[in-house]
Amino acid sequence: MNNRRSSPATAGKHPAPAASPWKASHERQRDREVKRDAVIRAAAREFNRKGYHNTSLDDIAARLEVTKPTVYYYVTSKEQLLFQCFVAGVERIRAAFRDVRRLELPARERLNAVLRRYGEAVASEFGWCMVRAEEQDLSPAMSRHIKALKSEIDHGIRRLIREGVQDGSIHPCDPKMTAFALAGALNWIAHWYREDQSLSGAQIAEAFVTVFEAGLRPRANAAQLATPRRRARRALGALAR
Amino acid sequence: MNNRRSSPATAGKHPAPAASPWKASHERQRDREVKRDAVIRAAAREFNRKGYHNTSLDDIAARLEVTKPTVYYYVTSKEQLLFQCFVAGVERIRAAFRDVRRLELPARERLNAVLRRYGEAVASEFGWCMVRAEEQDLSPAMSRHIKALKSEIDHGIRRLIREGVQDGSIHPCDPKMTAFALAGALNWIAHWYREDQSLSGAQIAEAFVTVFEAGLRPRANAAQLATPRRRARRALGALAR
DNA sequence: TAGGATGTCTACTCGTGAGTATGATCGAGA
DNA sequence: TCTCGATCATACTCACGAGTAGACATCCTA
Repeated sequence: MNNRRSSPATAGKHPAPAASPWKASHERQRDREVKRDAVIRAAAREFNRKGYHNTSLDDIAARLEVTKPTVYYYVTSKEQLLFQCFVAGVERIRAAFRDVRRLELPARERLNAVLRRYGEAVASEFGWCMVRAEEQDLSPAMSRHIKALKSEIDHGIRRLIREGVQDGSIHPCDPKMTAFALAGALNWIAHWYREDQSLSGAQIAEAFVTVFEAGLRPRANAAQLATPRRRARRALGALAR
Repeated sequence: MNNRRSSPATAGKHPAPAASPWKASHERQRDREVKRDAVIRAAAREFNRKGYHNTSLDDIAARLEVTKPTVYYYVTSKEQLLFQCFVAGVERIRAAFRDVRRLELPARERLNAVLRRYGEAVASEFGWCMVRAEEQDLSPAMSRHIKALKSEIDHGIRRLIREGVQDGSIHPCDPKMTAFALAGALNWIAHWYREDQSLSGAQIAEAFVTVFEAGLRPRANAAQLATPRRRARRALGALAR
């Protein structure tokens, strides 16, 4: 239980030869962050299992085998805990966008890469918090922050779609609605993944990308496409308001 | 405020000539159901605005300009209120399945019809409750009931997909994953529709169906499809476990 | 080895909200 | 006019959970 000294590989054997007074302080700092992370992870898992409102800080503390004030020693409020979980999840998606920017590929391939990472993030332990953190549960300031992050991701997807339509790698479509559909399908994973873990996050993401790519309509012969095509265009026309 | 007698068109002018003692009773009964409906609707709207846990029964009562005990006169608990909202939403989708069964159309067309009604239901006032009613907030019995209803819908979609693959109207795919993707995209409407009501539920549903149908990959020339096709098949192979 | 910093616990406060006991009101029938 | 049942309000109870005060322990530095 009291393994504070035993866990880091650097501790014990080599007690900092030059004995700088800062060394211990740094180590403590690092130690503190490890514990804070553990608190956030534990919170994510409990939120995932029982939902935000049905999880008390006593529950989270119990899961860590400590008491509530200890949890409060690492975070300032339950709300902040949810927020941190959200950020931890969303950060993975932002990283995916950053990584993909460097690639020299058609936009559809880049979009697929992002969607794969997106799906994995949603199926991760932070998925629930990322997807279901409700603005109503948070203070106005945090709510704004979360909305901004969500909007950033949404617009990132829309941009990739637009680029794909331009470079010809994506079938012409309404970027906004398409982004909503893609993100929605992936977000929804967080709702059912708890129940059905027969596939890994990566496998689900891959399967979804396959579905998105192909669409429902069979691709066999071109003649068959005539009628539905016209209908689709009519629908898009209605969307123009 | 006290319009109990003035609202029904049959009241006042024609005070039930034959004067059966049951008449008044019937009328009261109907009256009661109207009020009960109003309670459920008000709850749905408040849940939609602020979430289940952030809505107190005092809030709902205030919205109806009555007090909490009045609400309890029509429902037995907050939980039941949520459940009723859920059922009200889901019933529309079940109706869609029933209606579609009669149609003599390729399965893809029937699926589209269901998805359109599905989208409209999710964008309705009961959408939030239908989509976000968490099992963890409900008693085991109600939770089971809700799960059964959800599962019924899920399997209905899968069945239509399978039929479509068989009758050739749907591109071969994994029915389970495809159903998850479609339902997820539509369910997610409940999350953002509150914020962005620039389109009607029907319009959104129509736009989504268009996206689902076409998929992302351009359909222009067949040669272009060779590589991605192979990749898609590889992914489906991985799904077979 | 004293004294300060860090980390954790016990034992609270306090607001909130679900649900209820009890009684007032009001219309309908006797 | 009196009663009865349906409807609704006042004014509670009670549990739960977020957050805190203050004591205690443990380690680090001087």
